[in-house]
Amino acid sequence: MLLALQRATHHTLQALSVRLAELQLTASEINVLANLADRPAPNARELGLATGTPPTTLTGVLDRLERRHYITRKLDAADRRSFRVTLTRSGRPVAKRVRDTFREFERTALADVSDQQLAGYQAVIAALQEAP
Amino acid sequence: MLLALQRATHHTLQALSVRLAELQLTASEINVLANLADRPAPNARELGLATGTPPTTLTGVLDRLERRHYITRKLDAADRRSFRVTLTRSGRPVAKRVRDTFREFERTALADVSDQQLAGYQAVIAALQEAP
DNA sequence: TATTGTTATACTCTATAACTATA
DNA sequence: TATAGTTATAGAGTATAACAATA
Repeated sequence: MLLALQRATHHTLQALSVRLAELQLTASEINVLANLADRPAPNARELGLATGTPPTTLTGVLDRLERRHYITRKLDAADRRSFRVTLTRSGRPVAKRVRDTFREFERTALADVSDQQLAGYQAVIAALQEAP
Repeated sequence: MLLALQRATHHTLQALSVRLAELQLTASEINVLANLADRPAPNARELGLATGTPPTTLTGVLDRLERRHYITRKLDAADRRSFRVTLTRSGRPVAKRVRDTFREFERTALADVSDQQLAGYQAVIAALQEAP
């Protein structure tokens, strides 16, 4: 049961990175971009929580995305310990492409899954996540 | 949906490694041991498929488990390119402990999940895994 | 004092490619 | 020729601990 969960996750990440191969992104970079496409200017802490990326990993991910001019770090005037991560003009279409690929994968993979099955899936995922 | 899947997987691995902290095992080592507890003497290929561990990773995992005398590699007389991975006398209780921890986690985490929900979960996991 | 984010360190995971031994 | 497993290499992920700047 748990092994199947891990295999499904691994397979999903694999399938996405194949679809996005020309973009040359790692799984973490893909996650961050998918998140940014739907969320306006989070700080690093919020982004880490949303994507499940620990701080030390996130620093490296953001460094690489910044080096490629997909994002910028903008100092937060309201709390100058932190910064807001924003997509650049050239990063925006990349993030959209990633997000659309996520959606398309979900749509086709779950074409034959009923709403009831999907609800069961979500209940189990939530239960796993809340387990101490 | 897919982000939640990844977070659940991450959280599950985390929860298991906390419960097994004294054993000082990585996630891959835990997976391999859990598998060996229920499977008699697979070869490296079978073990890699079952746990989702690629060959280059598996070599390192088996090296470490062998160094700790939890497993041995026994040349397969029927196909001398490969070997059978077997638990040693001291590895057996460790593998059992890992497997029991898996089961206990599942039992408590899913205590309030219905059979129908679980069936839905399994259908979705299978669909994700079969997606091209 | 506590929090945000970075750095340093050390180890693990992973893809790729080249390799040996065996089939 | 094909397959099982290893090695080398290089990059990425991660835990831990220490740190600077700010709250």
